[in-house]
Amino acid sequence: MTIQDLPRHTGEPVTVTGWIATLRVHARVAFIVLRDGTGVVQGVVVKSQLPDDVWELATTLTQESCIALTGVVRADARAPGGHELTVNAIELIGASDEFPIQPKEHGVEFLLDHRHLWLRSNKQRAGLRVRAEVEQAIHDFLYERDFVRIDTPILTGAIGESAGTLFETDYFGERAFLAQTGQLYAECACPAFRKVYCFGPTFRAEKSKTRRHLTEFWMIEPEVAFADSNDNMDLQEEFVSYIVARALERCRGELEVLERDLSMLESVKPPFPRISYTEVVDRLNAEQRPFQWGRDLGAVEETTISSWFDRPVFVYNYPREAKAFYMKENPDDPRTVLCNDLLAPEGYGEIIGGSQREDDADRLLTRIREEGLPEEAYDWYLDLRRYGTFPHSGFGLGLERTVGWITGRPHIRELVPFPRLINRLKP
RNA sequence: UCCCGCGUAGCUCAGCUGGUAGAGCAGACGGCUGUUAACCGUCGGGUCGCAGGUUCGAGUCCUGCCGCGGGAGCCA
Repeated sequence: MTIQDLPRHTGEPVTVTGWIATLRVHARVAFIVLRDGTGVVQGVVVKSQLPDDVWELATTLTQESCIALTGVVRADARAPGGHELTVNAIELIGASDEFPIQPKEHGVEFLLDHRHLWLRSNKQRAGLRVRAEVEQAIHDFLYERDFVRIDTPILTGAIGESAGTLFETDYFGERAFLAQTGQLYAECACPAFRKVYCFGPTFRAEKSKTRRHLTEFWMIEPEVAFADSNDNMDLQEEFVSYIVARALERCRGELEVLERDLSMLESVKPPFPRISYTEVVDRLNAEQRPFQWGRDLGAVEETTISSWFDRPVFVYNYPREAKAFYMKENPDDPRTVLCNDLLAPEGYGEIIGGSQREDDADRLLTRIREEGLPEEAYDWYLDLRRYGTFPHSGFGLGLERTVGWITGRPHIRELVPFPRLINRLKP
């Protein structure tokens, strides 16, 4: 029997197993709030109605001890959840030492040091459940649209957008790196399956200390053959809208625990505004926020841009110098490339970076050389342009940033079970 | 790497222009028939991040270092 099923068993004797969330022991009555992963229920232990040994055990219980409670289900408006259990037997499964995390405020460092125990807290459970639902929504959306999931390697040679921010490791005497993207491999699977995606952890050795950065984060990277940059943005807005709608549909309770303002999410429906980089620069300058064409947009500019709209916004076609080597040149303005970022509202920043890929072998090679990248490491990637090249586009969506935005949490480290931060590898 | 802020009890914090180290919570003990982070009483609990300096005297002022947080850059 799980706690979520208790309302259907009012008046019946049941046994539930779980962990003690909170505990209040009085002289003749004790209240045990039990959490079993599906919900919480308050057990009421009345001394006068029980054998001495049961009462004796009840008075010695501690927070987070694992127990089995047997009793009769009863509806009671005074109980959290509306139902409670009149206890007639208690089994101690695993006693708990003094639990470090009390039902009160704690500092960030302390909580992260105790992340393995912090996971049991209400808001942490709610956030991680939203994450799990978002992950499921991602798979469902793409599966329904005939995407094939491709698992890409985590151990790689030097590839990706730029070296220098890669975690290095030893691979039988050879230098290897932890993947910072699966995109190049996903591209290779396009001619095999037409629409593919990869979804896995990615690693960036950037020394970023902000609420939007992790050194290990999960990224979903769809890649679609015969899609141009506009098709790419169409897919992105449908995708993000689907994910948000799913969270609103199935995570109401969690979002309530997190005190999320749902009106900020309900407006997330296609179409999203689309504004070109050049238009952004013009508008910034018109608003007396001087900005020189050619520079990459910074965090300040991104916040300004997202304040112009009530939903996520696409900024497309950035200057070539500001973007990665594999992005396709814009035929209408060769200073720029066919790409887009998707900026989340409320300061959560870039949740997607996407582009149409350069499909011309010569131009791609030129770009690799311009960037000073090791040509020989990309031979297989260039092969894709030699053996039946084709127009294609794709993007990467940051899972933790997306879930951070949906849940409205102050830092994305809460939306991954065990965050890896610049100075945190434990637990 | 740079900028700003913070390090005091197990936890969260207060401690004023320098003058004998404090509170709440947690813990132990006692009390209390329905609590919602219960409440009331008693008790134990400290290398004030580390090192140096100024001073009769430093938790407090100065310098350096270490740790943490946020931000910039970079990105999802």
